[in-house]
Amino acid sequence: MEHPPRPIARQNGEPMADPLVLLADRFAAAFHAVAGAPCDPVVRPSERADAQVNGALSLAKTLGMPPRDVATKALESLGDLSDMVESTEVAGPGFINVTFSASFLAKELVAAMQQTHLGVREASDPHTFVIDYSAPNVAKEMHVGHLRSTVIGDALVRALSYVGNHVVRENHIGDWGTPFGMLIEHLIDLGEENAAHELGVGDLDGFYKQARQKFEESDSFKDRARQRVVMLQGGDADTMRLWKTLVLESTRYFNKVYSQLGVLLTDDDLMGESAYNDLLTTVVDRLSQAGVLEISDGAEVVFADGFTNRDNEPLPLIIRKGDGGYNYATTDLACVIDRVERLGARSLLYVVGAPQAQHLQMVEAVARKAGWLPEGFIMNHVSFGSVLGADRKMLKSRSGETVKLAALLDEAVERADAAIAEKNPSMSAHDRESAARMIGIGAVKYSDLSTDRVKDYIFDWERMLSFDGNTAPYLQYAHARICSIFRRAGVHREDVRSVVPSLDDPREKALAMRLLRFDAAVWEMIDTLSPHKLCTYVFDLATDFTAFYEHCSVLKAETDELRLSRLALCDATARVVEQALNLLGIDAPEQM
RNA sequence: GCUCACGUAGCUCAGCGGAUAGAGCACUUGCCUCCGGAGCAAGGGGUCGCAGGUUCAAUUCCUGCCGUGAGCGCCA
Repeated sequence: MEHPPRPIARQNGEPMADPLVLLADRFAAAFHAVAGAPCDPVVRPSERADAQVNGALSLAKTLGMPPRDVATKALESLGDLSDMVESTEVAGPGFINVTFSASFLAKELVAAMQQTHLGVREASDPHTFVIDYSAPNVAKEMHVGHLRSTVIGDALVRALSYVGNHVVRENHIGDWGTPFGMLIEHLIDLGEENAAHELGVGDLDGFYKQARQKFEESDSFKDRARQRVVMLQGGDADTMRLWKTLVLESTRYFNKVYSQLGVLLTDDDLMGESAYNDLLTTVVDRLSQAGVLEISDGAEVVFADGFTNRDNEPLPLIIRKGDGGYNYATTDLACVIDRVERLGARSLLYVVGAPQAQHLQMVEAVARKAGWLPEGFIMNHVSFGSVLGADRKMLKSRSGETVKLAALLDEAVERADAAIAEKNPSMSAHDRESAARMIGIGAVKYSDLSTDRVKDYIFDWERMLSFDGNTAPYLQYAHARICSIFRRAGVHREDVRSVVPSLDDPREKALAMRLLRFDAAVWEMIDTLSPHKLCTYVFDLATDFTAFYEHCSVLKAETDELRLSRLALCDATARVVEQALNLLGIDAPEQM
């Protein structure tokens, strides 16, 4: 795996909604004519016009012409642009500033909004993605450490599916290994009924800690635990039954958290470590057949190029330990085989924290060395940073313990509930409860998704629940306000969808431009596997809407025609905001 | 020690090799009998960690250094 992660294959084929893409097509042809060879016209959003075309500057050197002359010649060979463009001008050292015609944008907008995907292009080469994310451990509490993986993974699943890919969710839970000896023995000590209850109500940490403590303090318990591991690995029926109890009660608890969090994961997505047990000997056999397996210090290992330990010696990936046992590298390689050969994946995404970067790189290197990853196959580490507290250290509870995810989500909903009660006292308690859930959970998810995932971010209740700034509540509010406009107008949203809006006011035009860039925003998120790109877009959209709303009366518009036109812009905005939030896994209430 | 990531306004963060580096919060000053003021407009605030290099053009790409965090053979 490379760093930074290579973008997944660019899939966005034919242009559709984004006016910048349409413009780039025209200019590509023009520059081709001027340069005599294909070249990128470098079309970008502009602060000085609707778009700027920068291709002339890079071309000037190779053509030996002043850049402004190149720009002028490109404009000359462009032909008639009047169907989409109002004006062009050569500016500065050789930029071409382009202003779109309002009628073109209005026509494009109506066309985009009549599509089910609001103008977002389908993948031109849809295929199977396997996304590995969330991955809590059985008999251990889900904590903030699982938040990012779960939330980012969920957003990527939604976006990749939206454009037409087949996406397989894989929740690689930690349900196997030596700790299960002690956990099962502790289960027996407690009595199955009691233990199941304790796990079922979510006191997983207590259970795990008690087992751990006994393991460390009692030699006889330690012996029992070790024997139990052997029985587990041997498939002893009674042991397996006890193990299944642990897994079942834990996953039942995970599902409660997932439901609270509003992510797509279900029991069908569970693919724990234990699921690959039968493949582990296959991994060893196939590595051996491929001639890459070596013995080192009594362990069976593979040396991949470019990895060294702290003494600058080659660093192996250990496939089989000296005692004959397997470890997580073996399981991860089994996953690769399973996902490529059984699931037919062409892209593997691992939504896993940054500290695992080297491990995943080694797994990929070994899989490639063994020939398990076909040409063009993409294995990508969707790395992310840590959640920090106000002290810039890993987020901890007041008592210094890891923060339980369930408790954190409860607090989010409580805080949102209080905020709504204060700001909208007329709302019924029942309505408020539903809105508080959407807002509280949305705030937590959005604060996680809205900054570059590779960086650490600081968890701050005040900021994420603020109704100002780049937050979920601000976006949700923009959506709710539009819903309110339609309630007051007494107009059905669907009834304005064939209205071609007039875009005479600059805010109307800016809003329409932004709406048409939804396509580009979704694809930027997919191409870079970065949900924050879409967050930035929705925030910009909400900002543009607010400016429009402030300066362009909707319900009090001068004419009925203008009123309908602006209602159409409102409807389009609400749909794009709602859809964008949905791709991020965030609900948009109609009232709040 | 080696490797990787990060370092942009007081704070939290955007920034796709392109023009005078942006936003939110906070701060200052205005506006408004306002469709949900959870507003709008304007202003102050930056040697983009430091130093080189590539380029017509570098916050963006490359190298080195400094700072912070993480990882570095039988845990997962």
